[in-house]
Amino acid sequence: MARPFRALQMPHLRESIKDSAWRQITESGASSLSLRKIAREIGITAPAIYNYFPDRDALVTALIIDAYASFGDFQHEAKASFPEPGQAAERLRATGIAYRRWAIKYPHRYMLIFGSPVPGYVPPMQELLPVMMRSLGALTAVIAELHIAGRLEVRGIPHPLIEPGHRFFSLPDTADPGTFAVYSVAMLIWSRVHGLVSLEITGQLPPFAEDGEALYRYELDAICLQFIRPSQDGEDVISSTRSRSSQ
Amino acid sequence: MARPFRALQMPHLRESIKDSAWRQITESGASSLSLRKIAREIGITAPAIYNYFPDRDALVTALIIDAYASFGDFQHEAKASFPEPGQAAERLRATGIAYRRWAIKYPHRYMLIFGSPVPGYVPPMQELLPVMMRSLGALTAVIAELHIAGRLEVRGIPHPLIEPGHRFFSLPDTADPGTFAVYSVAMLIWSRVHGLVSLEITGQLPPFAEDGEALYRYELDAICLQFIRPSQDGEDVISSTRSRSSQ
DNA sequence: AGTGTAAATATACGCTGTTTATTTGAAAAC
DNA sequence: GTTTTCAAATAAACAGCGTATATTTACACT
Repeated sequence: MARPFRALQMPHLRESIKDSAWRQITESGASSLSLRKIAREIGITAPAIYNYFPDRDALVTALIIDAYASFGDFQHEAKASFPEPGQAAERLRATGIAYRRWAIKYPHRYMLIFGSPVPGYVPPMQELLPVMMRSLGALTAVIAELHIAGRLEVRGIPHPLIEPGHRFFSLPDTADPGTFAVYSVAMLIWSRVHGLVSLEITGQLPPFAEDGEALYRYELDAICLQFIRPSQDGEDVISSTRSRSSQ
Repeated sequence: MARPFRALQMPHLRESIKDSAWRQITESGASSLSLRKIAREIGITAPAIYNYFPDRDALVTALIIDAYASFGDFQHEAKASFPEPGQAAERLRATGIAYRRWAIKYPHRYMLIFGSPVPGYVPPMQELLPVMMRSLGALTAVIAELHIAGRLEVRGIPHPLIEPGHRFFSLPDTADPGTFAVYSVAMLIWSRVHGLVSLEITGQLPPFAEDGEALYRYELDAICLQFIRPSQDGEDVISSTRSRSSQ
């Protein structure tokens, strides 16, 4: 037989392929992803996959895009959990907490996005930039809101090399040229949560530093203390479990 | 012919294998490392490699150990460049600068150590822990020296889950139980430099944040401001390009 | 000189991604 | 209601991979 009756075949074969790929990645990591194994699992032959993805890298890219969507939803939901204008600090913390929670919930998806666990795969940045920007846009938007409210500490922040018309992130419309510091702050915060989270979920934190949660909470506190100024209308920075020496 | 004359063969075949492996990794990344390609390059057959490494993972482990040695040397040299007891802050900065410099000089080695770019490879922690600890020991020792000098800001640092006899890092002998905060601070600082450096060398910093050097210098300054207290004998914290608001 | 061993080769197995040619169900056209 | 057309599947094959097995052979020791 060459082609089964359409009534008998799975109508959403493209989705089935991705589902099987995710199952493999969840079980044994992205490095062991195999087109033939996928085909075996869903009962087709390996070349049939090429009707839905031009090659293995295209499948991986599709998986990454889906993972970014899931991650981005998580981020934006966390941001939306504190919608009041005065709650920018809480929004920042919430997105930070959500960042680690998503990474721990889907460690392989996290590594698929932010690591490079697939053998010869090189991410097509042109294709991935939009979803990447949407995901990181939650964090950037929060920081931009802090900046607009005059609560972002921007002294000493290096200027990003960006021309005015060239904006990737979702950023409220302002003419303030100092706004570009927002990008740098976003990168700095992102690199900090990424550093701790990636070391934790890859098991690279030494045995005695098992309590990733405590380290992460401390790090979020430190980030807030570094970049958030107290609001001028009496609302204080969010409560912190530690204090800081005056410097 | 089955076995060439010893006079004709390369006497250091094990080293030749590793050299060829490094060449491949440097040229096309660790994911495309191939035993058969190595054998082809140095003019032997693929199974001959099994006389020197039980399998491909053992070769990768040997490469990682060598990379750790190079990285550790770099770290300890940077630390030794400010040998005076009062120069602990400079030592911290120097190790931080050296961290990024080594990573940029050998990006594939960095990813081989701190990423997971080889298909099915799972690092044998028991074997790698010593070299890993020696490398990170430079940073930890500097922080411990700061702590002993009373210049480490440890308020609010979460306690690591470690029993007293169980020490991995090279740490000066003190009975101070608060010393364990040193471990947490080391992990926090490590995760921050790792986060920024890994994003930079994998090209994941968005296009406008190309100036990784500026971001990194800012981050090092922030780290010093957060964890180093001014010395009590008049020596101030190292000069910084930015100031901080009182909080 | 003879023997044992270690290091290399030759061969083969099963796996991978991918390409080609071929078949065939289903829909469209007449 | 045929016939044509097309898309989706299969079958077969290729090159490359890590690795296991059996075999050859140069060297060292007795």
